[in-house]
Amino acid sequence: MLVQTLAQEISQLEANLCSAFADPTRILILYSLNEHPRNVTEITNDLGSNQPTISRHLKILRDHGLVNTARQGVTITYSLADSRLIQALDLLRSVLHDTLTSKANLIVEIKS
Amino acid sequence: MLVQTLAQEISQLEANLCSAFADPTRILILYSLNEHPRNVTEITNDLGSNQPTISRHLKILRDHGLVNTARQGVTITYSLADSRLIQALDLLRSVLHDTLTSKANLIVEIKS
DNA sequence: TTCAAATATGCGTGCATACTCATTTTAGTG
DNA sequence: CACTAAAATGAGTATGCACGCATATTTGAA
Repeated sequence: MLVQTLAQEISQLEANLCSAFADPTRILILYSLNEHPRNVTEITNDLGSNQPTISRHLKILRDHGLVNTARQGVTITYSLADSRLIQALDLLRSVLHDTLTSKANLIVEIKS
Repeated sequence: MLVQTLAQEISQLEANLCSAFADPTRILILYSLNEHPRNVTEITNDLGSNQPTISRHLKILRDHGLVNTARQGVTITYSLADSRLIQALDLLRSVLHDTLTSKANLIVEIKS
């Protein structure tokens, strides 16, 4: 049926978007850009990684429309495309926090 | 430095969590469970997939703590562990919507 | 046009994951 | 215990992704 196929396509797009988040370096980049826009060299130094790696991750974020670019001469400044991305990441982070907390409490209960 | 390492560990956990979302079948499962809890057979029929595939995806969701299980005799009912997961997915879906809309408008502009 | 800095990309390798098919485990029932 | 339905897992295969290294492209300036 059409609706079924539509739902599948939407979830496919959504999964694609999520796969852009499925890398710790890219998450750090997004949080870094949430503070303020940065160029590639600044991001590289900020994360302590090497330039080609950062450039590739930026390309992935760009292809997914998660970041915007602005060229100034020879440097390219990247910025966060949408603050809701950080909202979503913060939501997941809070879920993560609660999960870890409850696990920690379980350990305490088992020991007592 | 310690803070740097801590941020990296958190983003690693967050990326792990996001990789659980990076599959269209798992997203469909989560939205399906958001309606109401279901057992494996029901999910399989609902998504029109085959049982081993669904079972594997459920294991991944389980390992990430995104779903809870309750055994009733021979069937196991799965339920959504935290509604914030759907909140986060809905946020991403709205970002996706806006991205596609602006792309569509670009096409209109180019044609005129 | 030659050089230098900033950014992007080609290539090879290793690792993780998803799928299909068959089989196994688990739990309830006669 | 034998049988059946539900759910999970093992094996093999294919695909995609991330990284490191080297190199290419782009832009501005001398």
